[in-house]
Amino acid sequence: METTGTRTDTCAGPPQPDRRPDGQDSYTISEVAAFTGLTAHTLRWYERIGLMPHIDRSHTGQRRYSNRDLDWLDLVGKLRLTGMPVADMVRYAELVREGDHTYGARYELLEETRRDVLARIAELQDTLAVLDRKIAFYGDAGHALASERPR
Amino acid sequence: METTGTRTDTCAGPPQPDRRPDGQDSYTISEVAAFTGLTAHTLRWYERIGLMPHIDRSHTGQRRYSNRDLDWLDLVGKLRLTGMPVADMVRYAELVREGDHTYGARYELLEETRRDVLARIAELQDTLAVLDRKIAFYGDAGHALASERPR
DNA sequence: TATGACCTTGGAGTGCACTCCAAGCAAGCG
DNA sequence: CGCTTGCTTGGAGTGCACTCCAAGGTCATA
Repeated sequence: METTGTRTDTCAGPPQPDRRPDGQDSYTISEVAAFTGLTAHTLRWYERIGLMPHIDRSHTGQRRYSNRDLDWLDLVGKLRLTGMPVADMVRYAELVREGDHTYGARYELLEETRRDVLARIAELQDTLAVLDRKIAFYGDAGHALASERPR
Repeated sequence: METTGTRTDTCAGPPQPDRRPDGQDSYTISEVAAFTGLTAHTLRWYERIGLMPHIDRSHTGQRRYSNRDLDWLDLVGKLRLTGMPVADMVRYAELVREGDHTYGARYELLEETRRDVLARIAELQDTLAVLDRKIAFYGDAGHALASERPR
């Protein structure tokens, strides 16, 4: 239903070192779901919203994911847990699809994301400090005199 | 409209060192919104769902937040950006309201949260490594040979 | 005292990221 | 052949965390 688009080969950015299970380069949607922890629903949804490249199909129209698709999903998974909105990831995917002239924009986006991640790590370390202080209080002195806000 | 509930005094857990702006211990909802970055809508919503203690009211029924309420909101803010669901924070608030016999449960909850935070920091550092590799690629070699997945 | 900014309420609406559904096709097996 | 399992689609539904609205009361200031 869709002729396979332009295939700029070699693997994504830094050549992902770990090739996925078994030999072939062709996985069903449920295999991919098992590998990634996403549901098949979510994988199809990612495709609909433009977060995925055009996925190969079998002669009967079923999706056949490649190792490179899995690499992409790896990246998406990583970006997802930085809190990056799906819309931004779609934007990045679009830049990749648009070709080499978007290198600058992609670099920018990655740099910005990097800054976000650093900031989030700092926030979490801050929170960790607060938790540690609270936990220390509950551990000893707290039992006698600590009090919190509710009621 | 609400007689002020039991007031276990002294400040929350570890005595928060920084007293908030100006002298008094009484802030309007919009002042609190300004301090915390939350909207007044959100502050009222937090109250409705049981995430806040019973807030003092002026003689005409307007909310008057205390420094201790601000301390609580500080904690809530920190927990919020660990990704803790609001429902869990409500649970914690309930434990505090229920009194001293919930110390164990509170301690548990904080410990678990601490573990989550550590895990999330680790994930983010992992993601950071991926981003750094990708950025390095875009910085130099990438310009010639990198390729991603979409299309 | 009147104007405008601020506060109150219950309930409805929004945006995000899924998550599921119904109807239907295709492949493998006893 | 019939059955089960797995895949397909568009579209509708869900849960979370807000976010806003309408209608009305309050407060400071010119």
